[in-house]
Amino acid sequence: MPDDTRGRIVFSAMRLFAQKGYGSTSVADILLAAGANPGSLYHYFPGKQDVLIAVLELYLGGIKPMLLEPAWRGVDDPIERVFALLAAYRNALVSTHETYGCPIGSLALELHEPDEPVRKLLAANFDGWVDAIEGCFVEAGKRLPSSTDRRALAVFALTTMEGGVMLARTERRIDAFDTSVRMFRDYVDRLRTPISSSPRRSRSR
Amino acid sequence: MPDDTRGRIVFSAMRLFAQKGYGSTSVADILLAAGANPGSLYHYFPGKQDVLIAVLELYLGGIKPMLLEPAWRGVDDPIERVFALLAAYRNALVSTHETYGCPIGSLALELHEPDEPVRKLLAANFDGWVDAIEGCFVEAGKRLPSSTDRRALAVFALTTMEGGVMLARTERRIDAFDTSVRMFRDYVDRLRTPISSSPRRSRSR
DNA sequence: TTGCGAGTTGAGCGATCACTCAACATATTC
DNA sequence: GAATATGTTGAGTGATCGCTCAACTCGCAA
Repeated sequence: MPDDTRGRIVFSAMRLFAQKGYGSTSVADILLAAGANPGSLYHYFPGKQDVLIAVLELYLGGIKPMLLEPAWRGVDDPIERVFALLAAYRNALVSTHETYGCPIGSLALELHEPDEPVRKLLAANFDGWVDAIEGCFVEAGKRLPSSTDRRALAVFALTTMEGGVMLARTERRIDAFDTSVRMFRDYVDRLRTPISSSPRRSRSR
Repeated sequence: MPDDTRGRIVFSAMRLFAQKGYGSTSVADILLAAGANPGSLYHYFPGKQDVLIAVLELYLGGIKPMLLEPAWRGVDDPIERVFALLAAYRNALVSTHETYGCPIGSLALELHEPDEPVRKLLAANFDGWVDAIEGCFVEAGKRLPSSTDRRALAVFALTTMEGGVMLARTERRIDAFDTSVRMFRDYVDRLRTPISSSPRRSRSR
């Protein structure tokens, strides 16, 4: 927990938005959790929505240090890193009895007509996620066929994760998440080009 | 629009929940759209949440007549029916400038701590959807390898759709949805012409 | 004609919402 | 020490929320 007021407000809002959603979190909730007064919040932020923007900026900047690095600790293989990240979401789900999913995804579907800056930050968070996974698939090099669109595969990984989180949370069972990831892994396995004895020679289909 | 008061309330609530979400739709909104008074609504329903339950029951009963039958009109091939259903969601997305997605999915992620009857109805709606798609893959018979888990593939189709809808709505572009469906089709295509061995299970946890 | 239940009406309830503001505290600068 | 900038306080604002209820209309059976 940060020791400055502004930091405590954003930190508390981040936790509450992830836990209860944006609409169900009142400004009073944030203030209580942060140990602050209304005046302090409105000294730093024009309104509640600007707190959300600060939270989304915090997530955006935290993708690498707070999401990828912990998930990828001890995992060097680029393709296994993709599944290590998915496993991190799985851990978050099961350790909260399938209630805590991806906070960005929850906010994305909760805000039906989000203002433009909010929508763009949500999209930027998704983009950052896809960028990282695309990097893994690019790094995989010749283990994937050259015809495979690395970015498309990364987008597919994100939709698999978000859809799996949605189902698992609704059913209060991890099964659908595991099933989706298993199918996705099967797909990636089938994409993998067989390693031939002479690496340079291209195989005909 | 139904001509009885109760029907008008549920019908209006269904449209508004899909459009603006549950939390952002006030009882006054529903009453205005339905042309009813508060007393009438509370004559038929104990509270707002019970209107949501009626809406979810309406969706559940409408899966076949209002979702599957229109989407499958003129499509007989069971595998193509899967993609015809996905195409129906695509149409809904593009014809609303990527704002209208799957109402069940939106509600599922909006309600962070839904009461048990609501959660179960959301899960039942997902189950009905998966059942229908599973039926298609079962009907496909030998066109898919016998080792392929039909139900798992159907769950994967749902996560692909829900994840794709989420991304497309957030980015206000259909691209991510199309990409996900294209990847999913590629996977199904690769299943149909099995090159190597049967699908592997992912690593045990 | 009377009584009754089903359905409708809409003013208004208390609670909660995001938000305001004048007063005050503290640190920095001259 | 005075002036200024920066930050804090919390009671209080109007608006909106889900919801209540006594009065009312109307069809129908006794």
